[in-house]
Amino acid sequence: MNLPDKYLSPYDPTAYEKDLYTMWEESGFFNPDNLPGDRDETFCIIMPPPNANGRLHAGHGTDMTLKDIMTRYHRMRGKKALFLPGSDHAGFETQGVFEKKLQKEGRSRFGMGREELYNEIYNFVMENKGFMEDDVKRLGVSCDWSRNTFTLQPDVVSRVQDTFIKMYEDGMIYRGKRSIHWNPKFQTSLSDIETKFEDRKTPFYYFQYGPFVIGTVRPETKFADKYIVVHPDDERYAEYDHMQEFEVEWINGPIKATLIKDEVADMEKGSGAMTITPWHSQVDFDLAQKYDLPLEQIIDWDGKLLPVAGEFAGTKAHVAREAIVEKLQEKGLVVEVDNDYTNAVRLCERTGVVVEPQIKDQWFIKMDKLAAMTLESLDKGEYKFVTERYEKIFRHWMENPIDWNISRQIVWGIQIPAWFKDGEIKVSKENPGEGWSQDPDTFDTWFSSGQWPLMTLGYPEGSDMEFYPTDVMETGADLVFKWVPRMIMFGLYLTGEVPFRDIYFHGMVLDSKGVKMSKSKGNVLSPIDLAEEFGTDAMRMAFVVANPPGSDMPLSTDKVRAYKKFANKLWNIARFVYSSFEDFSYDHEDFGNMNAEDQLRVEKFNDVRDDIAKDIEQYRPHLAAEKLYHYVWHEFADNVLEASKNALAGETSEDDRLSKQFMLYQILEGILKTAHPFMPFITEEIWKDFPNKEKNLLIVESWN
RNA sequence: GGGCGAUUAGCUCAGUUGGCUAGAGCAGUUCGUUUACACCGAAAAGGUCGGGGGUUCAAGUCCCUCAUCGCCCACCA
Repeated sequence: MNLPDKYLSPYDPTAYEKDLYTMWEESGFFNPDNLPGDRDETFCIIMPPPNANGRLHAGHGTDMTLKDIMTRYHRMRGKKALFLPGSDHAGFETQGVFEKKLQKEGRSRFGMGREELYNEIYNFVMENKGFMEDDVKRLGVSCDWSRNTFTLQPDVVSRVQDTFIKMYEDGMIYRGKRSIHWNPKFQTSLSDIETKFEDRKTPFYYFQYGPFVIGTVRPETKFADKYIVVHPDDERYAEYDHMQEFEVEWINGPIKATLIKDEVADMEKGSGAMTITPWHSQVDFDLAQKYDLPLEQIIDWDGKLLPVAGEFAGTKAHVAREAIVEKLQEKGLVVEVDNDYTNAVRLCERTGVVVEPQIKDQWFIKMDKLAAMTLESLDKGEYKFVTERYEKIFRHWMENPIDWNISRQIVWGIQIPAWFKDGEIKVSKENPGEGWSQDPDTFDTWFSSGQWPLMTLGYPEGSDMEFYPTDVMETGADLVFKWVPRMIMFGLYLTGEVPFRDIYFHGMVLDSKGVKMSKSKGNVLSPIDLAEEFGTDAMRMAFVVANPPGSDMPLSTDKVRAYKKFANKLWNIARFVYSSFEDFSYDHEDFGNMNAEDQLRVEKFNDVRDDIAKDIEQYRPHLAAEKLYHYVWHEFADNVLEASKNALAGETSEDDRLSKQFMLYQILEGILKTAHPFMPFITEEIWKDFPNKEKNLLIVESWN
């Protein structure tokens, strides 16, 4: 063969990558139904649906790369390999993003009809979804676009609603007044795990409340507090009886208060006495349920004080705090103020808004049985965690399940198939008749994404269910509670089988100094920019090397640059080998003959290749990639090629020269195949020129 | 308050079941453009693997302990 001209200049990724991706797409090989040969064994990974509200970030880059490596590997191993893409409507988060956009435009969702708002968000998301999919392609991901799924497409919506109906009929779902986390700014409830705590320095007040001194950080909720709680063993209050009543001078005049003795009171804390506000505190709510106490709302849904607050009514609760304290001060009821107190304030994880506990009717899923099922399955070994320490965290969480609030007061999502009429409830997809109106609430996003493996594979009756259970769930460790347990629960509940066998968590991508990437810090690396500057293959290598499962990984442009050099090294290896193949021919009578030394070189490579295969199969892609790098550069290029130069130049014997040719032929073929899952573009490009008699696209070549 | 993890070259990190003469990138030293590659090569330099103790023929790797840092969970009035 003659050396193709393209090897005369350094490898330029941008010149090849786009065409190569198009070539793969047109080949149809991303679709497992089109793969050549008999493939009995399936391999399936479901893409954790990126939120359709923005571009891909470095975390997605790692995520997609790791999954694509596995998919490409198993495809080359002769499996019916499916990497199934999709995107998530990401309900609350997307609506938040969209509302910010409205705000910038000087608009607001208030005053927009439900349908109008939904449609606007829909268009916004569809546009982003397109960008996002372009990004995924840019990363060389070999997923089957013909199976692309979106969580709000009609058939998914319908099937997700079916699950709700089934669970309702099975008694797994109830509607109940519960203390919920309310986001007053975005007007929706949140589940526990959508909130986070932040330590804030807040004055801690001690007030005189009849004969008691009570402590609080939230005076603004105390207007209607009529119950004092102390610990039954607290000797300071031994003289008082459970349910004893008192006349108390309080914020807006005298009230009648009742003492409750219950173990929830902490004797160590402050005076050991507290008053309760059941409407605006979960603990207090539980206590109120226990003693059947009345519930009274103090703060409205917008965060303003209600008429019970008297002169303070209509004021934002947190704003009124100081004025209330001042009034109490005037009345001589302030005993002490501790200005050094640190309080854990509960915030909305996504928006940072301080959540207000409120009482509201919501839909809940009973978690006890589902959690038990999930743990039992884990005990039986039906699924396992690649990084064991996550199993501990997971277990702990599953052992203490909290009922899951699945209703959200937002428009962007799957509407709950429940209907109300005069206090009656019917659950169905269709309108039950005259006078019924559908619950305006939508499902928590995780209710639908929890069913993602099922929905994408066409549960209940789709033919793709042959891919279920899938092989591995590879995702970010932050989803250990949010997503993973829910998929397992839904899988077990609906099909009796887990949705995946192995759970592989990758860590967060950090910047070069180990700091979390964030837009506000300006340290974000976009995978698309990296791919443009250094090439996708280089970026993929940088995402994988030294990135063991379960720990965070710092990423720098230097690291990506290093693998760009590696790509060029590979390019030049091909240049050298091909240029020594001038007279290479299959028909040569000595084709296939190697001397012992060269035989050994091939065997050494085969060992490395097998080692890499083992690493991929056992979820050590970081070691696999490093071994590949090391072998190609420091063994093949530095030693094997160097040792071949004399012979190839004809300075030894003709036998030796032919032996070297065949040895290089063998090893280069192996290197291209081994490297392909990691660096799909450059390997496929070099493979085009490989002097093989009969060959497929590298993407469907056999691994060994 | 409970749980988990980290501590390895100047910097950022790998090191799978104990077998290591402890590796990679970047930074830095010296030399080299003889046709695969300057997006390069060669040669060196850099580490008592956080401290202390233990198990073992053998410990960066397992156990105990201390120190520092980080993450997660929790109904901290």
